[in-house]
Amino acid sequence: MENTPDDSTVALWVRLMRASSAVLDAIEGRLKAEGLPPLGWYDVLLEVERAGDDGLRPMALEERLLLPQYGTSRLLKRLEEAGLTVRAPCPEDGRGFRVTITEAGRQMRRRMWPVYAGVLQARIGDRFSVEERKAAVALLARLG
Amino acid sequence: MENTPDDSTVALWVRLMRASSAVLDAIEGRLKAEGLPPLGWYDVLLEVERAGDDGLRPMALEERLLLPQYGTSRLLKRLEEAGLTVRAPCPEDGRGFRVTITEAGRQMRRRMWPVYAGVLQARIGDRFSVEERKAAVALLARLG
DNA sequence: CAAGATTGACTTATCAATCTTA
DNA sequence: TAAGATTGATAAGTCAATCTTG
Repeated sequence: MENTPDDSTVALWVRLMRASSAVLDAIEGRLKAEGLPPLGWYDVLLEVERAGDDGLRPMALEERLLLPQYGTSRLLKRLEEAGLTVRAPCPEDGRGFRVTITEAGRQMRRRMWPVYAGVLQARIGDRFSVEERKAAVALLARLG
Repeated sequence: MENTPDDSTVALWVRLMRASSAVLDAIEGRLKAEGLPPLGWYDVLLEVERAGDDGLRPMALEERLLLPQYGTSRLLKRLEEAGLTVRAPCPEDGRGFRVTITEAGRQMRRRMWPVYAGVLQARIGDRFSVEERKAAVALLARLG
């Protein structure tokens, strides 16, 4: 009736949560300490920058960043208020928009990356061999 | 100067985030679908129940659940308003409190557990062998 | 009517300031 | 003065309703 998971199942779940929040907290903490925006902004800036001059539909961001529709809307509003992205009406679909990055947005992403990358290197790159990282990726891929 | 992490480092980070949020979203989604409180309440109820009749100091909860002081304070306020826990003045330290669980709190934890456990079993227990789970735990332990 | 996107109302999270006691 | 805990003000997240166009 209880269908209690095995100890190793619970242990993996606990470790998964602790590991992800430890790295995430480290990243957010360093960004904040440098006076930079939260990590979520980086993800948006990267996707929009990659999309180039044509920009990206908010719907595409929802899919890639796994955000709800309203979350995307409000996140883009903040980025636009900060002058990092712009929204323009969509030529082929009057309901939608195309989001593009500004020069300030590109600069902001470039300032954020070394901080972000530094934490990843310190917390992941320096602590595992390539083989270990690949083994971990293969295991975690089966959870998502 | 860029100190860009290896591809496998970034890949592990991305997988880690996706895996943890996939399982977490599944748990929260099932709890909500059953009309139950969020997972954070379960963690508090479990710790407080384990503490027994003497209860637990809010400070102890902060350490175990890695919550900020104000987070603990507001979380406990909601649990108390829901009748699941109670705060009593602390005999040995006039500044502090002792939090204990109520019978309604015990019942709520028992109702939440099968839902929580079911997701863990389906998403983790059923997808990995014991050896794989132990290997994953060993790897993730080095990130926390 | 359905899809893309936004918004109002409400809840939860965060920071800094505060209160009480050690 | 510092530690345990709370709170006011503000930011961010969430749900449902809405608006506009396909």
